[in-house]
Amino acid sequence: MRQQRDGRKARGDKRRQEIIEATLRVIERDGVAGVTHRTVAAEAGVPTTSTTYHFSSLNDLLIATLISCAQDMATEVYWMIDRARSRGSRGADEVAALLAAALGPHRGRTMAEYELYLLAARRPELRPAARRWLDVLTSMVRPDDLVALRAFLAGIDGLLIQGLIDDEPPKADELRPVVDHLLQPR
Amino acid sequence: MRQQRDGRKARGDKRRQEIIEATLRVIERDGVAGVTHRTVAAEAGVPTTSTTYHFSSLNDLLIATLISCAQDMATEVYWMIDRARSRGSRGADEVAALLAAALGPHRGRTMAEYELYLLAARRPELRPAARRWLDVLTSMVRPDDLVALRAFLAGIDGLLIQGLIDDEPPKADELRPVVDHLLQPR
DNA sequence: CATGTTGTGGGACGATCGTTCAGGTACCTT
DNA sequence: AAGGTACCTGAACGATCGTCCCACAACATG
Repeated sequence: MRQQRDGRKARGDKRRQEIIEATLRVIERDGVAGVTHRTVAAEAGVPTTSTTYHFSSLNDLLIATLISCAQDMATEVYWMIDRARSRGSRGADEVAALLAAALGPHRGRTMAEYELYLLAARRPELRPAARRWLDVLTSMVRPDDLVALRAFLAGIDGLLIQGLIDDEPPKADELRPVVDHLLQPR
Repeated sequence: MRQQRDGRKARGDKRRQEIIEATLRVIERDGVAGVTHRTVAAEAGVPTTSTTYHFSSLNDLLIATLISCAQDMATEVYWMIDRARSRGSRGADEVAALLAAALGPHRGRTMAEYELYLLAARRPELRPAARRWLDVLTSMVRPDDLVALRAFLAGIDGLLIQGLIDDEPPKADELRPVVDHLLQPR
């Protein structure tokens, strides 16, 4: 009978997920360079060999982390666009607030996302996962809006990356004019 | 007398520069993660200890490489903007062509630049160097154009980063409409 | 020529790395 | 109860890492 999951597999999957989450925390803290079997295991509170058992190599661990991360990112940006639309001409406020949050409280997470993003540039097998959130958004708009959306999303990426090397995170007020400029139709 | 440079220092500076250039080649090929004293030394054709002598730590080597890299980048983008301006409404063609080149023939170099860029996000001492090219461009425009320039530069960054995870580099023709959209005044 | 300075490079040290292995435990199937 | 499967983990291996040390050569300075 398969009504009940295999207890062993259930615990295995749970630990697997915990390892992935620990990996993301390590990347937020120390970057991709800080990801080793030992640091991840310590962060997750499991023995070192546990990470090698569940992920056949460090590469697989990074791939799994990127996929998990991209999934979250896609849904997050999806709802951001959705809320911004519902606010009509005040959509720029919504976007600027989210950018400010990504560069302030969630700065580590934002850095982690872009590091994984760049990792995908070097490893073709990671690219579909990294592209997913872009594809999700592309499917949201009418085809004739595509150029405007591409320009807008590119601007978002640029503002985030440039914001990461500011000495102190830019406030929503500083970002709003630029976001507004990016959103304005022509 | 100081008419003639110290022969020893002259050779030292030359080797120092060769090591920096070798470091950039290593980053282009294997990423920042591939930078070790040994790989850089092998790339430069010098003994391992030579890199530790000229750079007190691996960190210093990366800093020096970023500074050198940012310098080149600033001048390159400076002239791009200059040429684009001189072509008036056809400026988008110039920009799109440069982006296509950055994502095609110079893909490794572009990846290296953004990896160093992200490194600056984690190390405050690197940020002034990483920001330099942004500052140079900011000083090129009238203050009232600042928002438009910020949006444009952010869009450029976004297009480059997104182009890095495409399975094959986007052509200038595909980039031109988006660049044109970013350049259009409102 | 003597002395100090600067660059060169071979060798080695301890630390950390990814990964493997073998023995053990917990659970499911029959 | 027996056997198979899936998960767990301590110990260890060889490789590679950053860095240091020291002897030496090249050059400048007195």
